[in-house]
Order: sequence, then C-alpha cells, then structure tokens
Amino acid sequence: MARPYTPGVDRAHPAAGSAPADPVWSSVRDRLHASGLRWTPQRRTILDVLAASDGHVTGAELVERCRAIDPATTPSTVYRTLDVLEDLGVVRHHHGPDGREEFHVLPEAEHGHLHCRVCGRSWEVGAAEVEPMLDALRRHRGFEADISHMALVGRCADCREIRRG
Amino acid sequence: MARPYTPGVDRAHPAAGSAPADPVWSSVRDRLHASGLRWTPQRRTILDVLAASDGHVTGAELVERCRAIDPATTPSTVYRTLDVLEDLGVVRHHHGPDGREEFHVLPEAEHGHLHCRVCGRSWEVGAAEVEPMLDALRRHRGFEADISHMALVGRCADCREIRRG
DNA sequence: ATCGCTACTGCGACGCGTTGCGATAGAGTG
DNA sequence: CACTCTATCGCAACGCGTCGCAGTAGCGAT
Ligand SMILES: [Mn+2]
Ligand SMILES: [Mn+2]
Ligand SMILES: [Zn+2]
Ligand SMILES: [Zn+2]
Repeated sequence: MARPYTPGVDRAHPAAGSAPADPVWSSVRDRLHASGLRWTPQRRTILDVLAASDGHVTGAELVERCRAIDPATTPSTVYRTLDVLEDLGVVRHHHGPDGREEFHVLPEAEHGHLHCRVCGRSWEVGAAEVEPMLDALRRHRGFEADISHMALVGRCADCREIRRG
Repeated sequence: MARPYTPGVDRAHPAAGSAPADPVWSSVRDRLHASGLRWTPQRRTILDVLAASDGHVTGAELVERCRAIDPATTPSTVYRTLDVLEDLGVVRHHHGPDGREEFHVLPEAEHGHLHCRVCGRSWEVGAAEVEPMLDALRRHRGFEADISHMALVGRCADCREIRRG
C-alpha cells in the first residue's frame, strides 16, 4: 500500500534536526551545508541506514533498508543521494559481474574487487597489489584508474581446483 | 506496430538454410550442431549483424540492428543468443562505467578496457600491459582473472591535463 | 516570524536486461 | 515423409536504475 506524498507532517524523522552521533557521520551534515546542499529527512534516513551497514551492499538493498525505516522511501531519491554521498567520499561503488551496483560504506582504504564467476564469492584486493599495473598505465598512457571502481571477474583458487583447466 | 507471433512462414530468412560466407562465421553453425544446439532464422539474423559489426557494440545496439533485418526481433532472444555465442568465443562482453553491456565481436587478441569518466572515450589495453598484475593475483591468491571482462574507469591523459589534480 | 531562492522530492515513464512459461519448430530417426 | 524429442522462441512480468517535471521545503536573510 503506497502512501501518497504527504509533505512534512508525518515524515518527520525521530530526530529530524540532528545528525547521527558518530563524528564521521555527523560531519556529513556540515559538509552538505558547506556546499550549498541541504539536510533532509530522506537523507538522514539514508545516512542512518549506511551507518548501520558495513562492507558491500547493493543499491536495492539500501533502498529496502530505507523503506524499513520510512516506507515512503523512493528509489530515485536514494540513488540520487548515493551520488551526492559518493562525491563526498562517504560511499564508493563498483559493479558486480552482472553490472549491478555495489556500494562500499566508508572504505578505510582504497581497494579493488575480485568476483568468482563460479561460486559467486568476492574479495577485496589492496591498492598495493594492483599498483604495478596502475603505474604502468599512468606512465604509458597517462591514464589514472579509479581503484575503488575496479572489479575483476574470474575464477577463484577453490573453483579452479575443482575443474582443472 | 508490433507484429504478432507469426510462426514459420513470413519469418524465412533470405538464405535461411545456409550460413554466412566467411569461414569463421559459417563454422558457428557446425559448432552449434556439434553441441546439440540449433540453427534458427533468429540466430542467423544475429550472426549477420555481428558479421557486419566490429569493435565494441552495446547489447541495445545489436537488438536494434537485428530489428533492421527482422522487425519481429525480440530482445530476450538476442540476449540469450549472445550468451550462447559468448560460450563459443564468438563475442566477449564487459561493462561500461554505468554497468551496461558492451560486446566485442571476434576479438583477435584478448584485451581489457579503459573508460574515461570525463570525456567518455575508451581504449583497449593489451594483455601484456596487465600481465604483471594478473600474475600477482594468480600467485598470491590463485585467482584467474578474465581480461576480456576487465574495464577500468578513470581519467585519460587529456582530461587530467585540463583540470590538474 | 516571514520571505525568497533553489535544492530536493515524488511521480511517472523509460531503458536495459533477465526469467518463467507454454507453444513452436529444428533436426535426427525410421 | 512422418514422428519424436527438446532446444528455442515470443510474451509478459519483473528488477535495477535514470531522468524530466512540477510542486515542496530547506535554509539564509530580512
Ligand atoms: Mn559481465
Ligand atoms: Mn560505475
Ligand atoms: Zn569460486
Ligand atoms: Zn578523457
């Protein structure tokens, strides 16, 4: 049952005016203001969800979790906010083997991603491990690759073991 | 104006029974049969389109070109056939910055892909250029990465020049 | 408290693929 | 040629995301 758009009133967030306790998250509000952007109940919902998540989450999952807090949540708003937050460095995204988005919340260190096509598991790969190639690309072509967005698909050690080839 | 499903009759391909002249393409028919798969008018249409394409093409573009030959073409059939052809090594796909599929027809050599986020241009990167990293991943983790599926997003030399950072 | 600017929201429609289903038609066999 | 088996097809519905539009509401200034 989709609620119609009911401005203000029943949309008030439990603590609408304030930001989450964690200093990392609370700074977001100020950084938005500093860029002439705004602090809204919808954005607070998304930040609450992100603060409660960690590791990699798909866009659809985030939408779903927002709806758990506010059933009136709209996908377009979530995705647009994720774009904004990516500009702020709060989240990073890459794409799974099927092209779907996966978000990493507050990545401590830059890293790329490995996806096993067979078993579906995935791993993070540190910047150091790919640095040689990135250097080569920078030197030879002047291309500066975004590590966070990197996702390599292939077969993991276990799955290669099973079916030699 | 969508034509209803009109089996057989007006679906006959100009040279329905035969395969394209090029030996590479004609072999496809035999290789399908060898695997217990079938040669259909729809598949011939798609192969005609692929034979007339080169470099990278999006899935949507391929569907559109098929419709130019046979307006009754259905997306699901095209995508399913592309899957089959990828198994045969006739095409390879990767994903653009937005996650959309791009197909490379008959790649002579394995290669990865670079996409500039700013100007939107893209380049191929030879296997040799990535080999060091792939070796490292194989040695340290036993992970065998698919080069053809690799797509790095970032900023090209020109676009870095313009806005230093 | 009120006002004005404009960032942001929800909506609706669209684009790209994918999937399950029942009907069709390849193609090997006799 | 008829017959059978089943791969493939078209369809319809769905999932993920994006975009333009018109109305709303943050927020800084008065
Ligand atoms: Mn893929
Ligand atoms: Mn992306
Ligand atoms: Zn695996
Ligand atoms: Zn560029």
